[in-house]
Amino acid sequence: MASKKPAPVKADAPARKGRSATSYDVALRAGVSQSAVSRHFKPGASVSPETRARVIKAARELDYIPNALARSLITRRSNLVAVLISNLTNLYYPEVLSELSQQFVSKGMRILLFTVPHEEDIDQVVSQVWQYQVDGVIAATRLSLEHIMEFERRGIPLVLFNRTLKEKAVNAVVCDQIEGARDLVSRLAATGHQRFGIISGPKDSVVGQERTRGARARILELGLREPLIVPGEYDYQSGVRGMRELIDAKGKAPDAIICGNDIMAIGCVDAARHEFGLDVPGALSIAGFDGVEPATWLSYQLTTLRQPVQKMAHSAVDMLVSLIGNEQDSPEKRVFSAVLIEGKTARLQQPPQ
Amino acid sequence: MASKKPAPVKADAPARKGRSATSYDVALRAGVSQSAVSRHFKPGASVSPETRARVIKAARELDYIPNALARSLITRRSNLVAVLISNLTNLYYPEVLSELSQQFVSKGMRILLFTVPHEEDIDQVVSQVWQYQVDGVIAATRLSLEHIMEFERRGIPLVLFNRTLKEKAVNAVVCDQIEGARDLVSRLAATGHQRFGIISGPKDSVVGQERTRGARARILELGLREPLIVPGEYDYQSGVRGMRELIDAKGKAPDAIICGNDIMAIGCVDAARHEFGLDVPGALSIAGFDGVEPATWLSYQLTTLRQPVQKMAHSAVDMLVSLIGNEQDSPEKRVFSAVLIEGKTARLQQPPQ
DNA sequence: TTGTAGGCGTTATCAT
DNA sequence: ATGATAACGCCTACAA
Repeated sequence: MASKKPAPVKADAPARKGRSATSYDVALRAGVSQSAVSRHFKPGASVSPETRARVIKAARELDYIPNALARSLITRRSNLVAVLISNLTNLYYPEVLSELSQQFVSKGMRILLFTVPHEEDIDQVVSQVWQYQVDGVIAATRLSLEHIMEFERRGIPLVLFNRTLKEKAVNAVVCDQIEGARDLVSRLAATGHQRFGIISGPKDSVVGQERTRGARARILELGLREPLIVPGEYDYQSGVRGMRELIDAKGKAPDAIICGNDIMAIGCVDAARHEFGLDVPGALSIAGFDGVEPATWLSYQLTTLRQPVQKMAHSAVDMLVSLIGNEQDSPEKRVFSAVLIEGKTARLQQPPQ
Repeated sequence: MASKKPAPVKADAPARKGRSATSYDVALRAGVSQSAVSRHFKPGASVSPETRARVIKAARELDYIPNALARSLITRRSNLVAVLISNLTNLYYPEVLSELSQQFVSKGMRILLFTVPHEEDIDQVVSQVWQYQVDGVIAATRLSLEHIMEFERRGIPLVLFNRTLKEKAVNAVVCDQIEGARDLVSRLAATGHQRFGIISGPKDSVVGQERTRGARARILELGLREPLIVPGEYDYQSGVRGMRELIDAKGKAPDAIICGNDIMAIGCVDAARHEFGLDVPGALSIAGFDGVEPATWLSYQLTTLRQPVQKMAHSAVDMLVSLIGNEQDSPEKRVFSAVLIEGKTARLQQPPQ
């Protein structure tokens, strides 16, 4: 029988069966010390060409790859970033995630993905985040004040994406929804729209509420009548239902409908055209927010306020990375402006006299 | 002014400044050994109610959370799963990712996300995967034989999602594209379609090629004329361009167009209707693959072959998890059938005599 | 430039 | 049931 104590490693081959080679194995094979191997993988380390060559050779022969987990343990940097995202079926988020991903790879960081299907689950999710010693967090989810405080307490840099907190200043990259919504209303009012309807986002969506609030405020400012507001859940069916409700509501039907996001706007357009036979934008103007891809499709060519997702993602990653390096100083909020895409679902040009 | 230096740590607090509490800190505070703390967090461990109480108390007071990285180092299980995904802007993938994510959380595993924007980048991406000691990999990307062999060599369980390899049996969850494509053609032929056009997926997409091949084979089998095949890239514009090319091609225009995925089909429908004023499905039938959400929108109600994404994701996760537990035995391929959604962009019913 | 040795935070083994 | 003690694979002074 083989002795119970670990057999003296054979000169060649990675010692323990099934396991992958370690830096120690490589050192053994290259005839150098383990630290020499380690150094070799560190960028600006001092190592003679000769040793380097031997290490490279041995490493290649053994298929050696450094263990990032072990490294993180000692360096206290995991190069892992948590991305919390609500609802990937939301169409807006995949774009965000995709951009974030690209940016992070270019910084040499890996994404630990946490999807939050239901708001209730957020607690559980957040508690999972700590365990993996992520260097930072980007959250595109609703986050409670307590959670944010906890991040701060644990010293984990956090950047909110398209979210802010009323109660507390916090690092965030956002798009000015109110400004956008006001512009939109102004433009619509300038071309004669008078009766506004709004299909709003869910109550717990700050972004959605801002869009609604901004639009409503401007409507009233302009002396137009109180808009009819019906609730939605950011999905296509909400747009369809919203349209029905606005039509069914007593009083004259609106001549302009502002939807909390593009998908609802698309549902709204479809319902208007296919269910009610309305001419959009002839009889009714409809606009959305986000600027997702389907909004550009020929069937819609939606009038919408496009968020500069790419810029925002870039900015968020930059912010997080610089936060990770340095001490946390005062929170910063980067605000981007939405861009009005005129599209063809709203009358925004003066009719020729 | 408040002093700049961090206040001297209280006797209680975790010792080293800025660092989070370790099991050792908890042990100290609870007056037990470090291993007792470790045991406490292990499910079926033997620990007296009294010590347990003290550990819980101390842990809570110190905000202690176990370090998953350190744990993984010794247990050789990271509970990390790599998900390789091509192109999140593809609309089909976010659905997949979303489902995978849900399933993995329920198994207590975390997702390390790797997006592969360009096929060329795959090498770099794959090499990143190893470092983090993931327990397994789900790949919804094109993967070369070498890569797959490398996974095998390193003993990392791999499940391909909607992909297979001709050269080698490999664990995979797929949807039978050929069967689906054949069915679709049969149905179309049964209602009198004779001249087929195909807008195919990109050359390097196995799924796309299968769809095209399956359709073409059945078309020829039925004695119909060789279909006109134009290439596409799975995006909306490809559908639009494809439509144009099919119209421009010499010979009579097709009366049925099969597109490599829904998004191209949508582009194709839009081009047909808005650019060429064609009646779809009256003058021209158009069908796609995948069953993504926009396909259901009122403007389209696309005829399509829906992939059972949820079932497939569920199955893939199950497969991977059981692979992780046990030794790798012979590769398994799980094949699902697509479901034909009749929709309203193709004539699939016999006109009433 | 190179090697030795200690430590990162945890789990596992083995006495007690 | 509990506590030493040895890994796990790596990085990093420090000494040579």
